[in-house]
Amino acid sequence: MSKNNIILETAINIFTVEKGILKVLLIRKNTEPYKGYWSLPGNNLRENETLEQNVNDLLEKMVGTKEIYNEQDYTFSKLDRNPSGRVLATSYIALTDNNIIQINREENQLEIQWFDINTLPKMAYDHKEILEHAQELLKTKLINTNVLKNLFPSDFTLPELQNVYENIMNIKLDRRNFRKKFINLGLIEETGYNNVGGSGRPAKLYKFKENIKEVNLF
Amino acid sequence: MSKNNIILETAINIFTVEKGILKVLLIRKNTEPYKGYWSLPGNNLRENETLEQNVNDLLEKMVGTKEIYNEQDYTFSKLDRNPSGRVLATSYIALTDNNIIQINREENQLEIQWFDINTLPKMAYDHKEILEHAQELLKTKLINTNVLKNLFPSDFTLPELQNVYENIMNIKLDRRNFRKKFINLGLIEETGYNNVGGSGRPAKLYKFKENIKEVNLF
DNA sequence: GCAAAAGTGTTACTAGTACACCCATGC
DNA sequence: GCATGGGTGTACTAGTAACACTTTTGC
Repeated sequence: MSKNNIILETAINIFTVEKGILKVLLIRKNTEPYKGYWSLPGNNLRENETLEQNVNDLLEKMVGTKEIYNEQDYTFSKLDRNPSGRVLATSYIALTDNNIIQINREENQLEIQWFDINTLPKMAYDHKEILEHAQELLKTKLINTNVLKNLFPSDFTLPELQNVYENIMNIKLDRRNFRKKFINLGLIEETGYNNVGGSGRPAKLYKFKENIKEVNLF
Repeated sequence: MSKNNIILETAINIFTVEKGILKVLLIRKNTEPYKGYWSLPGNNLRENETLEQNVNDLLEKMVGTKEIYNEQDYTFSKLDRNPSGRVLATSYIALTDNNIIQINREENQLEIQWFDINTLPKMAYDHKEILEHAQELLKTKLINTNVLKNLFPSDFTLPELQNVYENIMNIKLDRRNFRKKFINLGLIEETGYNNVGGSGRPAKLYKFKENIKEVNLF
């Protein structure tokens, strides 16, 4: 089995929701190529690790825990996707409740930031394409399963939930029907508290029930 | 960028339907390791080709045309999946109407065969795992889209269609409801001919309509 | 004429959609 | 007291599920 010059790297799309806005975690590159551009977290695959290990280690380094829902998305192999050589990237999506993660900025000495997916900065390599692919997967997951719980903190309002849904799906939903459907699914429960701040009537706060498992909604 | 010993290969799950039975195309290995075992078609990725090119070229070599619906499934990276070294495999599913493909046995000088997915032979490497993963993807695709048309010849019966559905989904459906649903979807039309052979009343033959595009059913 | 498999219609139920008014808060 | 956004119920529609008998062919 001959040596070759093909490198494989990972690229993780870490998503969270903050105040009903879907966000993704990006790192600013401080070396060429694409110096100053923003990139998805990732690492070259080493010979003695699996993709899953690579991703879990990286997630731990980035956000302090391996306990993050993640899933493989796609392997990108365009010849010119990396000007430094032949590098393939296997992308993952990771979903996290923003409240529990602590971005380890000190150790990493990197500029790391959550971006609203509707206002993305200049992105390095083909990372915009990778991110768009990831959003499509997220859409599919949202339609078919209850992965949503991984994205939400323990206090959220139904309008926030609906807002995320509408954003990701790019559709407009009726408030009453959305409530009815979601509450009937039995995945969430009231915390007993209300939202504070903002104008208008305060919304009830909800949380996902404990121990609900990943299921197909259809 | 340093050299490394990681090899990437493809593994294609080519599916078809014959008389209402879902089948997969396998090749018997005539070299060690796993000599005599059956494997999924695949090739090492070369430095100057993309995964898509690799897969399309292989499909052309195997079945004489690149015009086959295919889609990437998953990249497998277990450390010991190949005893010859560190080899990752990116798997694809390909769906084909059995009637139009001509397995190029002469040129390939290989033992190639369609297997009913319910009666698989001993499989090399982790190819059984890869195939099972592919079947899951196929299931999802079948629920959500009309990819089914790529699997079916231009003459099939509704009971055959239902049979494939039931097999892949592992469920039992009511004949009348299945007919109603499928005919109402407007994807298929009668050819005007009847099935021949077999006992009992002959079934009407159907074909998928021309120019129906890949859509989400839900 | 009988065994085998295909074709057909109606009713009940369930899920989804459409839609308008009242309520709690901040200023 | 008014602007803002949140909460609620009902009627209609469409899709799904349950269910049994008749038809066409081969032997």
